[in-house]
Amino acid sequence: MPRSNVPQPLEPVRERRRVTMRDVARRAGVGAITVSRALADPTKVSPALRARIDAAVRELGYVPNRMAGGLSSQKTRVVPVIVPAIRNAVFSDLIEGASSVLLDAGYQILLGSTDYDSEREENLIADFLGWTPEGIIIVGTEHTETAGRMLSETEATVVELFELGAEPIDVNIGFSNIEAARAMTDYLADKGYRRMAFVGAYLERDRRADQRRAGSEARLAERGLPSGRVLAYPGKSSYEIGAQALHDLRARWPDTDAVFFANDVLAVGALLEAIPMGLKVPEDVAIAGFNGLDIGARATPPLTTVVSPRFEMGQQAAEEILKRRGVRRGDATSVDISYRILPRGSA
Amino acid sequence: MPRSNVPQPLEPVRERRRVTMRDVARRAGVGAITVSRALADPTKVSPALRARIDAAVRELGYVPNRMAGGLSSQKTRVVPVIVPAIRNAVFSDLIEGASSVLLDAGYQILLGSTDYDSEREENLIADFLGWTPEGIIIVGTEHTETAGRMLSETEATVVELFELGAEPIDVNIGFSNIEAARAMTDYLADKGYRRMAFVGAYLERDRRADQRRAGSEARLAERGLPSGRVLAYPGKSSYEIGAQALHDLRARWPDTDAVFFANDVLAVGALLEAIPMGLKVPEDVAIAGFNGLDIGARATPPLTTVVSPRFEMGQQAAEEILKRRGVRRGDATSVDISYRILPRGSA
DNA sequence: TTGAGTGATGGTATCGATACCAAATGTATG
DNA sequence: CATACATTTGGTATCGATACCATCACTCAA
Repeated sequence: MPRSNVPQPLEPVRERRRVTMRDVARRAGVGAITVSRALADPTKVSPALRARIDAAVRELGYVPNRMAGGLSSQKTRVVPVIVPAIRNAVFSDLIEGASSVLLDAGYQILLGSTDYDSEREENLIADFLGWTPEGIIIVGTEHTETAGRMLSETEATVVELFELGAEPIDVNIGFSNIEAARAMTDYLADKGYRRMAFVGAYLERDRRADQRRAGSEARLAERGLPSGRVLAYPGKSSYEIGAQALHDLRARWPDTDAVFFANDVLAVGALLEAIPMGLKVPEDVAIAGFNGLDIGARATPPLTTVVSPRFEMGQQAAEEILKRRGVRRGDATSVDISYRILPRGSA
Repeated sequence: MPRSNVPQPLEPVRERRRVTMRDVARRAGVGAITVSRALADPTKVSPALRARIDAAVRELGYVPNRMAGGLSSQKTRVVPVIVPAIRNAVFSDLIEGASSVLLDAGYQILLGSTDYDSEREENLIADFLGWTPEGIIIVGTEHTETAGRMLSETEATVVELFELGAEPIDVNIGFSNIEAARAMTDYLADKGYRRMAFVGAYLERDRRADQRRAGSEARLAERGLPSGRVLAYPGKSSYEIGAQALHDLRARWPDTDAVFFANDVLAVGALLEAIPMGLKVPEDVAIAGFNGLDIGARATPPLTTVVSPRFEMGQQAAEEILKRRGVRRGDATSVDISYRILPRGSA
């Protein structure tokens, strides 16, 4: 017996219905809007209803649809965090700081990494703006023209981190990498070191690292000490490059008595390499780093470094965003958050 | 002169209108739906219109509202990633792996960290489900009952990572931490070490670390070697605890000839502490770790460890999610991704 | 020439929540 | 006891996109 050849209607996409607020309302015998209120602010609903609604929510396993809520109220509780690299401990500290504040406040973090590429940054910003975020946390103060315009025009609170820019867009929390590098250079000079070198990596992309180079070089010149001993590696910072740098320095400027590394990863790489090289730190060569990563404290000798308040910057950024909820953007503000020279055995 | 006391109408929230697809359509002189198509799949629209629409988009600075799109199409392009801790290099590698695949595919990552707390995990899952994600990436295979139910019932592709569970929910990509620990124990025993200790931290929360302990202990017993030399620290793993452990071991079991640490952070902490303690590694005591972090390679001697493919697990998880777009969930699958013993100088 | 078939375009209902306003209920006051 | 007023609850329009279906123009074969 031939079966009907009429095409069976495909199950429409719209079919697969989840439990909705209306279902909860029906179950609890109340209006949908009352459910909405009960969930948003339980005190606005009588205890009896609240109990009925809570029960219905539990029985049906209701999960509110954030897309619908966000679309309707324009309050999305979304905060994108844009960093150069997630794997870099410096930035994962920052993310965890922001996360610790935001998650507890019921906000969600959208994560993006630019790979130190301002075009990628621009794309990420464009994508993220589509989520009508309430705030945006971003590392750095320099952006492409388009990116800058987007950040200026959005309603979201924009927090730029980790450096102080000349013209903050909205909120800028950070410290002067130039100043910090000058301070470390002073520290080294005051200790009596005279032939200092600077080692950095990815300086053409990593603006903060390059600012440290600039700060250090400037201070050396001001104090009449020899400057220009700069090694810049093209790739991203790694322990390996730090180790390599120590060899390269010995070959190029053998009389160098102190090395200031753009970050702790490079510095620790060098510090650990000094052992097989048979170099005594700080007697043969002093080593200083930047950031204050945990590992620096465990080396022998422990690493002298500049501590950057990464976790705290993340927290503060998040708090600023929460503080400005529903408030129109005012004048731009800069928060100078203090770094700290941490003298230890290596320099 | 008294001013009118009539309350001025507040500017309604609904007022602040952004550029919408309709605006773009009007500007380009086409229907709204055509704009939608042009943006979703440019080949579906004639070149002439595409150009007009692109121009209108650019002129108006139009940013599509992802909330509206997601609500309408049920395709949200959102993937939550849930890890125990963001700062742990192990997990930031994983996140970067997932991120590298997902961002390029136009997906967004919602980040959550559980702090090794299964109740926090449950809350995060509940929150994230509200975004009707297309996939969920989560570390671990053990969840609270409620969390397990939510993960089973969601339409999203669920990828559990970093260990192999007895009953995967959907997709499980990982390796057996027990097997890996047995393998390392065999390696050490074959090398001739006889009095081995295991050092872990946070074992009551960090299930994978505890599995390594169990695997190592079991293998020792099987081979008739002394077992039970286990130091478990309550706090989270840190270089400092690793260093402390080395002291504690010398005090408690001075004849220990090899130590297997639950992870590289502990192991490196110990390895670096051996220097000021005047201990020769591996002659006085051998040290082995787990994970294969970069820093292990730079110590003297370099750290013998088990390499876990963290970045790759993140990537694969993301790829599985992309692969299953629009497909109904099938049978659960397990992917056994291989670990690797990396013999170096420390053991 | 005509009809079928293809591709481009548009109109309208819809996703699931909240804002806004209206109504109903309870409560204090004269 | 009637009125004003606060409190609680509900109905409807709306957010901004896409799904679905209808329409239209055009090509090509019979």
